[in-house]
Amino acid sequence: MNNKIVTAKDVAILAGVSPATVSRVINNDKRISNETTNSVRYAVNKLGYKVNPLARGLKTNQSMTVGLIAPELANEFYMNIAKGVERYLRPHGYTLLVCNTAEDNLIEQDRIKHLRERRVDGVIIIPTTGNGEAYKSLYHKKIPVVLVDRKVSNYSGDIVLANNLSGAFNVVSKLIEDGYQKIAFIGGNADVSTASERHQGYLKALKQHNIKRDKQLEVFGKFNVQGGYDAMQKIWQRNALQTKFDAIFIVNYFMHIGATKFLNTQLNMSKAPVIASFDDMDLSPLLSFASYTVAQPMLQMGAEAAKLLLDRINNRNSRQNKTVILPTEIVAYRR
Amino acid sequence: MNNKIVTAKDVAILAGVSPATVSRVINNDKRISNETTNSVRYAVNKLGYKVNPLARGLKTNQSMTVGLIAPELANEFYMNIAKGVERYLRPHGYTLLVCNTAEDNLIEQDRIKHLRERRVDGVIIIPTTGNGEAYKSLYHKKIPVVLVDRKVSNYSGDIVLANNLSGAFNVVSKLIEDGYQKIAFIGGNADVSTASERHQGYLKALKQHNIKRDKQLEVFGKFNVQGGYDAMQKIWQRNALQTKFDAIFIVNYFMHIGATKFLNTQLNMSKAPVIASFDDMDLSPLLSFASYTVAQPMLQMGAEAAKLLLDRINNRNSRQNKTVILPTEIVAYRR
DNA sequence: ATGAAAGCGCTAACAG
DNA sequence: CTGTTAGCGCTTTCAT
Repeated sequence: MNNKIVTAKDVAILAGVSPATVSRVINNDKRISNETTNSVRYAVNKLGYKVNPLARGLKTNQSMTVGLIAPELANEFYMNIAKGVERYLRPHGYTLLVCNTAEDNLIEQDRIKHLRERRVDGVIIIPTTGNGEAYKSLYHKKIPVVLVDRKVSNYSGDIVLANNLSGAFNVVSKLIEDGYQKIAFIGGNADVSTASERHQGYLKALKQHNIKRDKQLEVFGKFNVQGGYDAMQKIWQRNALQTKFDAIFIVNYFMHIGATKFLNTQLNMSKAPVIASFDDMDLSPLLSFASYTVAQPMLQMGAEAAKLLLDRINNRNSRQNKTVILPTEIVAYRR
Repeated sequence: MNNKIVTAKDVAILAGVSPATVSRVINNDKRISNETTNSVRYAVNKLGYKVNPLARGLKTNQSMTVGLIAPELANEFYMNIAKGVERYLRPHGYTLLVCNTAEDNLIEQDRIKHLRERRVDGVIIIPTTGNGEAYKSLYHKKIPVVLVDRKVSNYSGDIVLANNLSGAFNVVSKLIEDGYQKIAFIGGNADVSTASERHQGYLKALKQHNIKRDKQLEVFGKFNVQGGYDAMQKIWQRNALQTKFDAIFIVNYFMHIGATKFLNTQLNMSKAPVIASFDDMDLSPLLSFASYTVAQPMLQMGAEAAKLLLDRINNRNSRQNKTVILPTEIVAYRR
């Protein structure tokens, strides 16, 4: 078998046409006769010709790549979003470049720069922190951007979110309807939009059901496993013997895991509290005290973001910025 | 601010040199005078010039991209490997293109083709299934390949593995030393090298400790959560009242989860069995019956694969194929 | 409907 | 040490 790289020129020679015509056939130019189209197609197959995307990109100023910036690769939640992105992009011919920010602002900055220099056609960002300034360099280069999952300040472009407020409201309401009156709250940094919206949902549910807010029952921590562990411990110590609460709403999966880890260390629990949390993962049913979870449409969030991005890339949408808010769903676990 | 794309030519004009010299400075050509180097550097900064990787790639036949093919994006284990890959590659200037095969052979084939056409400089594959034939098209195009995690038949190139045999042997031995004599086994398809090696480790440990193998206690299922659930159920039914085993070794994390899910449905357990399994994840400590896990060095596996790949890309190593086998570690959980 | 020619931005001989 | 030239493989006017 021949190992040399086949170019449009080679195809042209075999088909007895010019390279320009080969290009036209490849790109489905309408005004090429059936006859030549066929002979070019034949030559393309015979030679196994593939367009060189670097040459094409150089000429057309399109790399047919899209960058995805995620706070963490080894994270089920983000990677489900990534999966949704990939699944939508692929059939459109785009390839995904993934970057890990390790939840670090500076690294996020660096990765944006990197993708810009790589000439990606667009970027999907799962923001690491709270400031949209960082994304302006992309706008400036006319590289479309879509955010997913979190809002950030100083950003007004396209964005895809889950309905955090109503998700939290609904699940806390469920707890209340089930008879729980003393519901603790484990939340995250208020700078993170998802954390603060879920907190608001919690408060709204209490209010609507005429339950007085008790700040002793609210703790805020880091958005990860350790944060959940620490927060749970804090509540536990504050409300000795856990007589002051009978249920807990936790703002995300990882904190839920951490909280469960802590509770598992308390062998002398008189009566175990019930837990509701955001995110419904494969493992949620194994979390000992889980009663309800709020399922976010992770794949759909990714796909929707990819769709908005391609619309921008192809100027297919209005100048107007779009915000897509996707509904959540409550999943019940028997206790 | 100027929005036009800055080229080497622009820099050359500002610095009063030729584009070739600009290129030389960018690429650290040794024989350029300090004087011109400085003025070029100055112009580069002033103009904010960045090399266009498409043009460079077209010229040099290097895209500075590496493809990663994984059976599943939303999978903690694979994504930890991916993270290791990314972490190693990035400082070397390479960008990672990720592809999801959805555990499907045909999709894997397609992705390989896609990456080949994208002119990636190399490919790291976490194999979906068992046949290395699929990777030969890459060899044929002189695109280096490194496998991670699993062996496949008909493949003899570079590969990075965990020591599955010794990991399984060690952890099963631990169980035996702890006094367990009737150890069940939940495994996977023997086509998958990791599954079969871990099975062998299990058998070897039994043998070494003079425990007779009982095939009634061995079940093989799919390598995922559902597979673990089904397998556990099957063992449970076969060995009614679970008098016939007091411990279980499970070949991976996901099956461990599934098995735990099943056991959680059995409220009438007289005495809970103890479980040891491969993979130590964030959630492992929450799996109710976990006693030991075998931790694989996931990040290191990824990094090592990336290293082998770059060595190949730069012809830095011998013609000889390399197999790297990384040790595992046993993690104990108190019951 | 098709070909000729130019050029995207870069690097690599080849000169000097 | 540096400039000139050519060309990577493709698309795209401009002709015809």
